[in-house]
Amino acid sequence: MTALIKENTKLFKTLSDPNRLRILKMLQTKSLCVCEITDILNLATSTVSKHLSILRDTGFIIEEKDGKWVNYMINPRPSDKRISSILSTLDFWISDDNLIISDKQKIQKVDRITVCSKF
Amino acid sequence: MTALIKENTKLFKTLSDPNRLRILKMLQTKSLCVCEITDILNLATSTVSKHLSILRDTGFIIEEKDGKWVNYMINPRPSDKRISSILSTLDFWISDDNLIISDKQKIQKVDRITVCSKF
DNA sequence: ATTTCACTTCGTTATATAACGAAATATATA
DNA sequence: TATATATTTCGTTATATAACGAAGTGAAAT
Repeated sequence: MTALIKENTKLFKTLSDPNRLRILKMLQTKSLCVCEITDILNLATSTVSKHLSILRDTGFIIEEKDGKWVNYMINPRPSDKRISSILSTLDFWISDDNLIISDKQKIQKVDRITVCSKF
Repeated sequence: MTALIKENTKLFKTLSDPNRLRILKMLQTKSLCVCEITDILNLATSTVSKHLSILRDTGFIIEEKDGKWVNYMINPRPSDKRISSILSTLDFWISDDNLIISDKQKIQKVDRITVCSKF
C-alpha cells in the first residue's frame, strides 16, 4: 500500500472517534485547555491528551502555551484544503445530538481555575 | 455515548480504510462484480465481500443481482446528504496516487469471464 | 531550590477491525 | 437432479486503536 492512500485515510480516521468529534465541536464554541476538555468528556487526562495530539497532527487544531496551561483551538489556517472544508461545514458533517448540546452547555459554565486547580 | 454521535462516526469509519477508498474510486469508473474487485485488490473474496457490505450499509454503494454475479455500483440516490456530497466530490477528498491510477488502468482490461470463471 | 500543577509520554490491557480459509447459500449449467 | 460458480457468512488470528495509571517533563509558585 503506497503512502498517499494511507495519507488519504488519515483525515477520516481522525474523524472516526466520537470523543474527537465532540472535542472539535467544543473548540468551535471556545478555546479550551486539556483539563477543561477532560472534565467535560470525563476521561483520563492522558486519553484526552492523546486525542488532542491526533487532532493536532492531522491539522484540525493548534495549541498555544499559556503558562502551565496548554490552550487548544481550531486551526485558523489549515494547509490541507480538506481540513478547511470540514471545519467550515462541521455542522453538515456532524449533526448535534443531546451529548453535543450538553457539552456546549457545560462549556459555558466551565471555569479553568475551579476545574483544573485546587486553589 | 448516545446513538447519534456513533452514527456520525460511521460515515468516517467507512472511509477510513484504504481498500474501501480504492473500491469507491473504482466504482466511479465502472460497475464491478465482487470477483473483478477481488482480482484488482488482490485480497480474499470474503474480505472484499465484507468491505462491500460496509460500503453498502453506510449508503455509498448499491448492489444489483445479475445471475450468479452481484454487481456493485455507486449509489445514484443516497438518502444521506453527506454521502451524496462525498460521492460528488470524491476527487477532492481522495487524491489519486499511483495505486489508484493503476487500479483504473486494470479496470479497463478486466474481463469478468476471464477473471471469474474457468470456461 | 523545591514543590506543585498541567500536560505528555510510556507501558499495559481491552476492544475493534481487517484479513484469511472453510462452510453455507444461491444461482446457473450439465 | 447433480454439479459448478459467485458470493456471503462464520470462526479464527493478527493488528490497530482507545483507555487507563504511572512515570516523566516543563513552567509557575512557594
